[in-house]
Amino acid sequence: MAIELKNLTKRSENYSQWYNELVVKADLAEQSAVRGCMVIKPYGYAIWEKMQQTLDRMFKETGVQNAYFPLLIPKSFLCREAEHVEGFAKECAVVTHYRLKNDPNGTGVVVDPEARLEEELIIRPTSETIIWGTYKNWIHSWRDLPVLCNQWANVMRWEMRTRMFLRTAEFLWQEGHCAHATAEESEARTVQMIKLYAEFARKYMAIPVTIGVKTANERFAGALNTYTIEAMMQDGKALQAGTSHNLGQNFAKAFDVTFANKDNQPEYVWANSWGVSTRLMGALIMTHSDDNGLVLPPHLAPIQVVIIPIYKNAEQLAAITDKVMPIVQRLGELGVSVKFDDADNKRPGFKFADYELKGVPVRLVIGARDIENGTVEVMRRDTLEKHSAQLAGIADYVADLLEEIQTNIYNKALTAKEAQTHICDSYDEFKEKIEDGGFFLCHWDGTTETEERIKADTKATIRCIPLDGEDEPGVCMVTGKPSARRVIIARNY
RNA sequence: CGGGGCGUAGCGCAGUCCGGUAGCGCACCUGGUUUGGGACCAGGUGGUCGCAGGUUCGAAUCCUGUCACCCCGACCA
Repeated sequence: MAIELKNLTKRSENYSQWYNELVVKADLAEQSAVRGCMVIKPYGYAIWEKMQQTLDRMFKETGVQNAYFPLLIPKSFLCREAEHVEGFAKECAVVTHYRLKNDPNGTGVVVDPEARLEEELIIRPTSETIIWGTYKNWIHSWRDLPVLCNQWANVMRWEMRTRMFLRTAEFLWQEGHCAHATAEESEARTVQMIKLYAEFARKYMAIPVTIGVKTANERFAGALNTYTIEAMMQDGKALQAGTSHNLGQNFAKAFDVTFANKDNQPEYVWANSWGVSTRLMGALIMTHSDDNGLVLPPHLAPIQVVIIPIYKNAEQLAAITDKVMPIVQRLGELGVSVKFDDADNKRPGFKFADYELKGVPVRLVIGARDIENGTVEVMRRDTLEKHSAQLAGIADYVADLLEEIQTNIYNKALTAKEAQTHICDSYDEFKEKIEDGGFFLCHWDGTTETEERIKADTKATIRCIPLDGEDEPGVCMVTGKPSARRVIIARNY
């Protein structure tokens, strides 16, 4: 069914169609011919590249280096850690053969039954097992520690239901895998990385997030503890935007990764892993966009400023271009990416709408009138406000404006998140209000049974136990049993 | 894997009930006029109707099977 972006109101029941439509129309991605997979188009990938570059820089500042490990994981590796395989077994793509042959009964090719692999290979759903199988050879002494590696890669999880960027069968991510000599060091690294993700989300993506700990139920398969950053989308649903897992010695034991300590005694290493994925693109889209399209935070926008000339003939365009070139140059000096769109096969109105759809933060328009007056029209995407500004010094003005927009869209998202965050002590009230979405700060007795009851009753789950939450004794809203502090409960993507 | 929907031109759809050899809008091409919020006029290109069988003189349409995709669940970052 055709869905016009403008006919869909955010937070309506058509929110998911609105989202899908926006992803396609803004030229970010499209459905692939392969089930559940997605083609990321150049404009969408440019945003991902900006994220990668920023994260890479932040990782390296903490001593992490990039590395690469194989796509295919021997089945026996995946099975070594019991909980891990339990968690991922149901969604693995498996390589069973290594050759095709001509179909003896007709045209085309068939899998050669004689080319069956002795041991099947799993297309990585995550790389813990292949990496710990490798680290075993890297780590022998306390002098080899810590090992701090990150990998940018694709992974595959055969999900039953997919949604572009948020849950695709194949997705791109980074996964960090660290080995430490002590439990304390590993825990410190686990927390350090979730805080790094939170900083990235807030500062660059302009997305307010809550840092917290996952309950046992929601924990990563094979981890002792999982930290998360939880974001809130405009429809009030939660989105897990990044995770950091303290793996304890589980993987070291499963893969026999030991080191000789200073007393020459063998010890298992302490592990953690952490990752963010192209799901962040989904978070970015669903947090800021409006019915005119994408709204990109200036810090991640591939094009930060677009300049559109209005002209009737070649002489007018030449006059405008003369004025524009110094602006482009100055913006370049200020580190601002700018596009001067003087293409004459599209009319200005079309360009306005198109760059709004693509979320370009600032638009400058210059026409004959402006040349006369020494002015330029400035439009900011976050508020859609237009005003006239002096041509002189416009580049520096725009550079400042970009920072203002960055701050503004963060504050807007923060206000929206706070407005949809509720303190709730009554289960009846909760069951009623959860229908409208939002985060609920509630007391919980700490048991999996209660958590599952909430999920069965309302489809909402405990998103996390906030790290910065205050100790506040109370009683569980479901069972009345004592609780030490509030947790966040919400429906999620 | 359950429940619902859908498959017809690059995209969005009508036609299916009631069988007669395929149409509309957008896009695209050509020419002209336009250009400060998604231009207009005229002409034109493009589809063996998801696939495989069956019924029929004749199938987009009826029957059987099958495969995709979308939405709602279960699963999950």
